[in-house]
Amino acid sequence: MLTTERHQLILDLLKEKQSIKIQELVELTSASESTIRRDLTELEDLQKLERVFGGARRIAQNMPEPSLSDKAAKHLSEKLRIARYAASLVQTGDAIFIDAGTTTAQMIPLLKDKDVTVVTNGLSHLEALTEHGITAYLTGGFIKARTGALVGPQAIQSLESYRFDKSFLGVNGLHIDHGFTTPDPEEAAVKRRAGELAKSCYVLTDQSKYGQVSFAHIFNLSEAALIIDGLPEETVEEIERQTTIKVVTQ
Amino acid sequence: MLTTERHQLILDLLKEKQSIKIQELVELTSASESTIRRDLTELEDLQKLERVFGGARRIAQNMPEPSLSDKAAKHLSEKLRIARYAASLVQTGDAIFIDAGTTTAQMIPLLKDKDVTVVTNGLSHLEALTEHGITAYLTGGFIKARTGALVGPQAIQSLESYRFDKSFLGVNGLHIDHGFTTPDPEEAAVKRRAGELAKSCYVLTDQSKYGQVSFAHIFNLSEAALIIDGLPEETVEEIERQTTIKVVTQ
DNA sequence: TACAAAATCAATCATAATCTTTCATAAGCA
DNA sequence: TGCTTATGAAAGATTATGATTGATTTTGTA
Repeated sequence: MLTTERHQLILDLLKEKQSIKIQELVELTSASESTIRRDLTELEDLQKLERVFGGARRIAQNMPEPSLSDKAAKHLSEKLRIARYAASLVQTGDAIFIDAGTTTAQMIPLLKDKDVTVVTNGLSHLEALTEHGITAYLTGGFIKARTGALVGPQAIQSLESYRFDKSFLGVNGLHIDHGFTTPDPEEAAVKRRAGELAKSCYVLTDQSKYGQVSFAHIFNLSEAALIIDGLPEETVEEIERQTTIKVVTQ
Repeated sequence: MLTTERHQLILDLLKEKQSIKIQELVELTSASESTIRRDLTELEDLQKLERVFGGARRIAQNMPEPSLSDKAAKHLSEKLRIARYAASLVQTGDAIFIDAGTTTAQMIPLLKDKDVTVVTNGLSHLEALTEHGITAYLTGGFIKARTGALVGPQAIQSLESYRFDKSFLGVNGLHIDHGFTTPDPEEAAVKRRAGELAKSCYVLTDQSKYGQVSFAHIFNLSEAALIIDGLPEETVEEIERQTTIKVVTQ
């Protein structure tokens, strides 16, 4: 049986069953347990399902969207890889700031059992945070409807109540000379302060942002560690001369 | 049976039954008592239910899905009448605080064309606020999963950034001697401060709360105007001797 | 009210099931 | 052939489960 056939079978079954056991799939496909496990892991990376102990569960598919394009899927797994590395840096008991944004959002499910305290300015993170029982505080501020981020002087004022072990920020531009940038000046201000209030500040981004310069300057490369993926090695070396960097490859 | 399947089953049952015994679940799932206990403990940690001796109980968050009962509907129209009067007090250009809660929520659509600035600590208000294009600020703070309210010192600290023309608060208890009360001390503290920071403070409640005393004291009757509905006239007169009051009848 | 019996509870332990990692083999392809 | 990818199997770690114990709470009865 072809790999893609198994994948399709699994997804079809989950359209009807809400959840399914690995053993059932082993019998249905007469593939080995290992293979089914790999299938489930891959489908989870594509956010087609959620793995649970003993099987898999249908993910909230309130989006009537068809399947993701290959490019988007690749982007997604890239974000996931970055998020996985970022989450691995978080230790039990840490107090962390998680910036609004889709890349940082991927981190949240991975923090479930770390007993962390999370502060965020991202309204869209709330559902995942409460869903996974993570202790969470929200900054105040003006609600930027488009991004669901809380910004403005009140957001920054809110931040002053906290000190973080680690801050995880998303950015739109990453440039050797111009540092980290993002389109919105108010969001940039929040990111900047969140970074300053942390012992360690990490910027999460994918390689498509390298060389880009967006409108609002956050801070320079040397003021944060960078978690990125997929850059050619000579580029990495060039950046490493100017900043602390972490690179997750493959 | 998968762990998540049991969890889902339990939650589904609680959508219809309000409470359920452990022994029932043992029979339904043919899992051991220990396992069911663990399930309930985990779901309680996620604020999905409340453990009681012998079983578990639904919490306010997961209301039963089906249409509103007649009684609840009546309750709703009562809330709506109260909200309508409250909204009629709001003038163009006002800056107001709207407390978390279902009664105050009814006000939001009625503010659409008033060009108001709203500050709220209620996460569940956000959708309506953005949908109606109302300029909104959110207080920061700890997320109380059950009510979707932001509370704690950080929430109060957030409030200090603002001054309101009017504050609209919800309460659970209303008593001649014991004033306004609500079950949660942290929410009470937020309400109190929000009231203090406004030129005028209005409390919205339905007549079922009259004579009730909840745990946490907010402030006394004389410190706010009361918007209520459906009280007998002699009761109204009795209260009017002790406080400023607005009564919306029918 | 007091007291005993029954039910329920939290904590612990051993076992079974499942998971991750690793390695070796097989299959597809230039 | 040489290279990549998919597969299955196995070892050791992790997690879920069911049974047991003694403590706690509720219930029944006087």
